This record gives sequence, C-alpha cells and structure tokens, in this order.
Amino acid sequence: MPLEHAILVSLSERPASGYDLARRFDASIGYFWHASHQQIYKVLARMDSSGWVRATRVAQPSRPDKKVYATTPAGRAELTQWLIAPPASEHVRSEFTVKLRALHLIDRAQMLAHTRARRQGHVGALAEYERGRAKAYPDPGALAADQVGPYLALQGGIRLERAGIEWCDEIIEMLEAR
Amino acid sequence: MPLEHAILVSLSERPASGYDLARRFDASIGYFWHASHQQIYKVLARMDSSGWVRATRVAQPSRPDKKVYATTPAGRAELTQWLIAPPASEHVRSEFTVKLRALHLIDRAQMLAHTRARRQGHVGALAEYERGRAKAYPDPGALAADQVGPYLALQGGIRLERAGIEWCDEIIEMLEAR
DNA sequence: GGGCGCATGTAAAGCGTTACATGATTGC
DNA sequence: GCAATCATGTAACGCTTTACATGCGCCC
Repeated sequence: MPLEHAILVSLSERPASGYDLARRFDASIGYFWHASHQQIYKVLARMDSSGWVRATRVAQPSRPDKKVYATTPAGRAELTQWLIAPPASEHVRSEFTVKLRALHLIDRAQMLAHTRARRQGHVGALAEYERGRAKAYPDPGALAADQVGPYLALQGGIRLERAGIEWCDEIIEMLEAR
Repeated sequence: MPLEHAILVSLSERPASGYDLARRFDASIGYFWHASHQQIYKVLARMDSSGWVRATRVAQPSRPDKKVYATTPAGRAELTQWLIAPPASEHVRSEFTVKLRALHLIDRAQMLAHTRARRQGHVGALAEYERGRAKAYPDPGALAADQVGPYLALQGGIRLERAGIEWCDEIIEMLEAR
C-alpha cells in the first residue's frame, strides 16, 4: 500500500505525469521510497479507477502528450487517514551485512573491496543530499511551514549516510589490521 | 535470491530445522534480513530440490520430529560464488520518512507521536544489540576469526540505531519548538 | 546515422505477506 | 481448561523486478 500513498504525497506537492513521478522516485521522494516507472504506471491506473487521482491529457509541442495526474478530494481524504495511522516498523534488509556476517567464508580482501565500494556509494549519496540541502534550505533556521518535513527527511538521509561511512571505516580498519 | 543465501550463511554456521531458522531470522541474522517461517519453509524445499541443502529427519522424545537441514558441497559452492559478487546497492524504504515528508498535511502532534514511537523502537533495538554484544564479545580486542564478521555486523546495527535515535531527537526538537 | 530524453505501457516470473490449517506437550 | 512453545506446511493475493515493446524529436 505505501506506494499509493507516497504517490499521493508527491502529487499533493505538485501534479505530475507518470514519467515525472518516475523521475521524482529516482530522487527526492525516491531517497526513502524507490519505485520503477512500470510500477508507477500500474498503480496510477488503479488509483485513477478508484478515484484517488484524476488524469488530464496535456498536449505538448514537439513532445508526446502526457497525462497529468492530480489528487482528488477522495485521494486527499485517504492520504490523511494513512498519515494519521502509525507507520509499520521497518525491517532492515541488507545483502551487504549478510555477506559481512559470512566473512570467515571468503577472502578478507574481497570483503574489503565490497566495503570500499559501499563506502564510495555512501559518500556519493551524502554529497548529493548535501548539495540538495544547500540549494533548497540555505537557512535552516527559517523554514517555511511546508519545508520542515522535507528538510527533516533530508537530514535523516544525511545522518544515515554519515553513519554508513563511519561504519565502513570501522570495517576497513579492522580488516586491514592484519 | 538473497534469502536463499542468507539461509546458506545461517546453515553454514550450524545446521538447523526450518523452525530454528525462523527463530534465527527473528534475531541475529534477522537483524539484517527478515523472513517469515512460511517463506523459509518454501525456500528450504526449493533449495533441497536443487541440491543446495539436504534434510535429515530427526525424531525427538516428546516433541514433533524435525527436519534438520545442512548445506551440501553444491550449496557451499553456490554461496561462495554469491559472496564474491558485489552486493547490490540497497534502497531505503521508509514509510515513516514518507509521512514525515508530508508533515504539512497533518497535525504536528500526530507526527510527534509517530516520532516518539519510532524513537522508542530504536532504543529497544539498541538495548538488544548491546546486550548481545556484551554477551558474545566481551573483549572486542580479541575476536576469534569467525567472530569478526558477526561482530562488525552487530556494530553496524548499533550505529544505525544510534543514528536513528539522534535523528528522532532532531525531529522532536524541531516539532516542539513551536 | 546514433544515442539520449520524453512518454506510456504490457507480460511473466519471482518475492513477500497474510490468513488458514494441524497437532502434540508443557506449565499455570 | 488455556496459553505458549515446538514443528511443518498450503493458499491466495499483492508487490516488485526484469524483460519486452513502441515511437517521436533533438543534438552531435
């Protein structure tokens, strides 16, 4: 279910086509909830038929037509309901950590390589988040009411990446120590 | 695919029945990869038929029989292959963060309640991890070769929970500030 | 001419959750 | 008597991924 609701959140910020949403789900909202375009189109069709969103076909010069979706009152009511409900507890699913746990079954050098690659991923994500933060919230002391949520969400991402980097450093240090 | 491999890792530590595995997936290995008993039984049956594991029926006094699974050479070969392959990059999926992002659509008090509940979850998990660490690794300076991986995995969990708590505190502070 | 971006989908297969189902023993 | 623990599954449904499919316009 949460994909529907993540889409409702995104559309309530600004109406969008499936394609636009797919790009948002590669960034911003996508930092916390990933979805492919195939999934998005399917869910959008379902939401349209259940009346949570409504599509308007928009013709564009020198570009394919697009269907721009916006939330309906029913969709906004549904979203409010969902927002009030306590979020389900989240399970971590980390392939990396499963491999780390099995360290004694492989070469340390191999695990070191995995860890360095992971660290680089964290560093890249952190840089992206920090660029986004600097651009969108130059003065975190003075946030508009509708910026507080997105700002705090981004802060969560930043904290996560930093903790990830520190953990990688701990692993690298221990694996290099012999 | 990773569930098969997580099971192979767990079985390579110690043979187990489906039931035992389900309990391990509620703790230890389950901290990084969650699975229900239904899933485990299904996957175990598939792995048996593809020759990665082999079951031995064990009779028990005053308890139902159990099927104890152990890895086969083919299973260990498959696992090694998988361990060497670079782990897929992990997407975060956080219902909580989607809700946080939509903060402007709900009551701040509601979001505060969600955040406090989440904080409590982190505190509980952290306590569990730290108990486990104190018990299993009283002297982290002197770890046996096969303890390094599990120790570092646990450290990752501890770091994650700590970062989660700090983030919740940041959210709570900002939401209370008006 | 080739590749990328825009734009929308279908199909198949696998993964995961929820509900259902059974039955013995142990402890309160 | 009732609940919990041990033990193993099936069935239905929904979610997710991967592959396939199409077609126009722009830029190099």
